[in-house]
Amino acid sequence: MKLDTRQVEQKWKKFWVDNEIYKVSNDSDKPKYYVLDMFPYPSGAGLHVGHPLGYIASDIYARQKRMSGYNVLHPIGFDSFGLPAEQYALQTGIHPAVSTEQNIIRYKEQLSNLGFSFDWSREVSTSNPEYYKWTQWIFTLLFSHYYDISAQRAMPIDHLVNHFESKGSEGIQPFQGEAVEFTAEEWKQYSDKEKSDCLMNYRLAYQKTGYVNWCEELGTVLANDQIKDGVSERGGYPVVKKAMTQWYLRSTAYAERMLQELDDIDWPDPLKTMQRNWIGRSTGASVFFELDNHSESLEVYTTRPDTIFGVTFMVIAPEHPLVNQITTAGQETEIKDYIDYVNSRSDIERMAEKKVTGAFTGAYAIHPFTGAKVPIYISEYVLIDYGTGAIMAVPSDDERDMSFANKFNIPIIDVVDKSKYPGATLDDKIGVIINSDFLNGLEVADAIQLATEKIEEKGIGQLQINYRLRDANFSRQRYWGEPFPIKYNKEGIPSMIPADELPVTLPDTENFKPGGDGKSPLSLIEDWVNIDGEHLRETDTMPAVAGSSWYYLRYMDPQNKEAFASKESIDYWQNVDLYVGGAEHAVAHLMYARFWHKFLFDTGYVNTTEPFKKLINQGKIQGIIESIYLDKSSKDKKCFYSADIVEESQMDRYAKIPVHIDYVSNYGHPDSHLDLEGIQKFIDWAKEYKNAEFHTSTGVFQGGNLSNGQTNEFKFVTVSEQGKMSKSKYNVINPDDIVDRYGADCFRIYEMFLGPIEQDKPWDTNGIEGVFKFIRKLWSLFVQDDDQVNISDEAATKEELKILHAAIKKVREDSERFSFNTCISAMMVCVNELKKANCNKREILDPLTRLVAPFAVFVAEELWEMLGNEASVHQQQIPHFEAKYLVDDEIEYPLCINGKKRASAVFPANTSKSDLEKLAQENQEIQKWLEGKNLIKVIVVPKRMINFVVK
RNA sequence: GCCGAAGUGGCGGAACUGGUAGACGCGCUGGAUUCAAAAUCCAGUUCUCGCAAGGGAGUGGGGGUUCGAUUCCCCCCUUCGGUACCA
Repeated sequence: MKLDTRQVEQKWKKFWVDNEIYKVSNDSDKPKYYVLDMFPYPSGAGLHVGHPLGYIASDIYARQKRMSGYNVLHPIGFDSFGLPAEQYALQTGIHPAVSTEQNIIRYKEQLSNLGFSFDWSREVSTSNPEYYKWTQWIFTLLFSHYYDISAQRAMPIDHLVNHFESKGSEGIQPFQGEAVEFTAEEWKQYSDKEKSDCLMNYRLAYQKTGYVNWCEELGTVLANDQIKDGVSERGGYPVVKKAMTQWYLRSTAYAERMLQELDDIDWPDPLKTMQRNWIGRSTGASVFFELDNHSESLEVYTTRPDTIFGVTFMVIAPEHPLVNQITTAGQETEIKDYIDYVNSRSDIERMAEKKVTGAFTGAYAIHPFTGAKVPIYISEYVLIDYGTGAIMAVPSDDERDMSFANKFNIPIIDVVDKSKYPGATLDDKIGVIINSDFLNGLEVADAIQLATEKIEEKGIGQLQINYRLRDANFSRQRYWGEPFPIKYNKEGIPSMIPADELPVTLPDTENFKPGGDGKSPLSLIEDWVNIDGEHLRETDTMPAVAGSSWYYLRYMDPQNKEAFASKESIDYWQNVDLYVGGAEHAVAHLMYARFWHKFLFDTGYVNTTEPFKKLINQGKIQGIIESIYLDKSSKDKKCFYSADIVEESQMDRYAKIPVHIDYVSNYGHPDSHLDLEGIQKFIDWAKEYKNAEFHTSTGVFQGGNLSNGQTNEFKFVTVSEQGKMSKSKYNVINPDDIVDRYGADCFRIYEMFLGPIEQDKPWDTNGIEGVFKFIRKLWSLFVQDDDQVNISDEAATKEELKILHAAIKKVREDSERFSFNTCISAMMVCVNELKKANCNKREILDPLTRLVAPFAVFVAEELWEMLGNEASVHQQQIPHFEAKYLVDDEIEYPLCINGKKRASAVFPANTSKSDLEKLAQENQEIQKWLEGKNLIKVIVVPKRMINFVVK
């Protein structure tokens, strides 16, 4: 009986479906355990070998938990709204709903080949109206709540309205910005529009002006990653910042709780650190500076109020609303030119820029303590979204301020004497204050406190806690997303579409082109936009993060029509116990989901404060990108050069053209190259290079002919680099092909065997043979040479039990720390040793089958059947480790001289420390090393090692 | 720029709490079996000096702590992820 993976997989897949092996009930006496994979986006390229890495790990863990007596929820679904489908529609005219549906079908096929224990009856996709009805519903909930600062939680907006009606704004602080004060009487006098505008300062979903990347030529708003080097990736057109009214979510309201409650969750420390830094809490002061010749004042935020006497200039963001008002006539051109320059740059470029740029507005602020006139500049290093979008510059104690002062010849006043602290840098916040009036002589920490007090005393500012976190921009000018459940009346006042009218479904269309002037394609569908002659719909749609911020809750009760999930289901499943996904989601998705979950907690819809209790990051599997050098200067005639004849110093002359890895011989190795057949394939595929020349050290190939050199010697060397596996690099490895050849179990185990789950690693199909051998060897323990199943009922020996239990111990311990690669090593060692011992005993093979079952899910079923069992192995108990089988009578000690191993010796396990020292010293090899040396001391670590320190 | 991570043989990696560096697997070399191949099995495989016995070096680079450092501390280099509209 030979192992036929295809037949085995088919047989058991059917058995699982017929018997609903992986169906999960919300009603169970068992303890619950929720294992979640990050939401896949169903891309047109299909699944490549990198995608399942996390799914395999979580599947193994879910199966082990199930075999340990838990009721395990392990669902999957699709994050099916997104930009790529819309891009594809623009290019091909195929409706995103259609292409998305096809992609999902393909993904499901590919996933089902890998033996995952998903409960498919719980599948969801975010673009399904049954699903996005609830995304919209949560949005209306956000719209109708505000963040009550004193209660530190979300409250219904009606409470606020009632308060305004009876007491006005008294005792109410908006979450951020300057409080507008009004009495109850004034509130009642407000027009509807004024009331709406006022409430916008409080709502958790609100409107304000934001900046988008606008590309005039394409007539559309671009995502950051559609922009390369300041121009559109498609077409290379200029991109500028454009101000538009957009929806925002007040995520900053939850900044403090998101920060504090990080302590309660079991996530990797680096991830928590990234979130802490992203939230970026700082304590400082906001200070108002009077302006010379203007009635307005300029608010800045500083974490170093102690250095206020060192202020020699101010810098405000180029987008700052005051810029237009304060710029003097003489400076207008300079300021305008500079703003044009800044508008063409992305935030990343702005922050990464080392070169100092800026422009003088011509206006001055008045220093609140010295009365000095301080010039006001604009510069890209000040960002409008952070703090107040304005800083007081202290060139003596801030690196960027210092470069700026140097460049623009602005004086520098030293205010912190760091001579007491040699080696202290500007970031260290230590030193003694000088040149600063009442602050002189104080240590920095004390000076910060006193300066803040003085600022408050003078009524020009106050102590303030600030967050780097910004409110989430929630508007997209796209078709393929959730429509907002919002309508506007004739005055332009937004209101919610009532819950019983949800979902607001996406209207069908064949035109996915942008609506003009930054409007979404939806704005062109007039009979949809116009509701009743009185109201117009919001035509922007929500971003992809909307649907993925709460999907884990929908899995708890995916078919519910009355609620996003029933109270009972949420009470039972609560939150996710284990979440597996990539570190690239560290801040964006994981922040949004935490924010939504806390909001749903405040509103009483969930009973936990955090969505994901434990989180594991998975690394990426990288591909090999093969490319060839094209001479950029060869205009009429395309010339390629073999990598071995291209000189390092000449690199600028060449462009790297990616080549499909299937054409490359020895791909991924230093010797990778195209032979003649490979070149022929390449030019058949990339027809524009049909007549190109291919220069090598031995000859030139052109149009099917080779000049100079032998056909069999021809080698056109390619460049191999490790990088993303992607359709555009022609290096995608499809798991289907691997499964077809080696079986799903082999694929699963090989992916885990590649290395630690959290690390990035390159894919190399070559290594898979070792795992294939392991599976066949495991099989051969049950089925011997005569192809007959042959299992013995003899009692196992002490040695065999030791082999088995060493593996059980290692697999169970290492699984708990998600070190699956070492689990597999342990199982390999176990099978190798059992094979050597010719062991085919049931007493060993039965637990061994249950041990490997979560990894080799199909083969284990077949082996379980061979053992004479009926039900699925996946419904059995995981084997227990018994320490008594692993007790050693003797221990082999390394004997070291000065920490370096020089010999080894075996001693009984119960030898005393002093006996060990004596016996080790008598060792012949050690005697040789001690000869003529001074023995200073002997270090004996029982059960570990013995070290002689000599001189 | 800022935040986070990684760097160990030809390759993927192991060494969990400071205690034998290179488990396990790929590849490679030699051998057995075979008409031959596949498959399987056996032996070897960090580099370096040496016929050998046996030395020496060695975990990205430099320094430090320690009897002992891949592991802890400081500085530097390279690569990868994120940087708010890819998901």
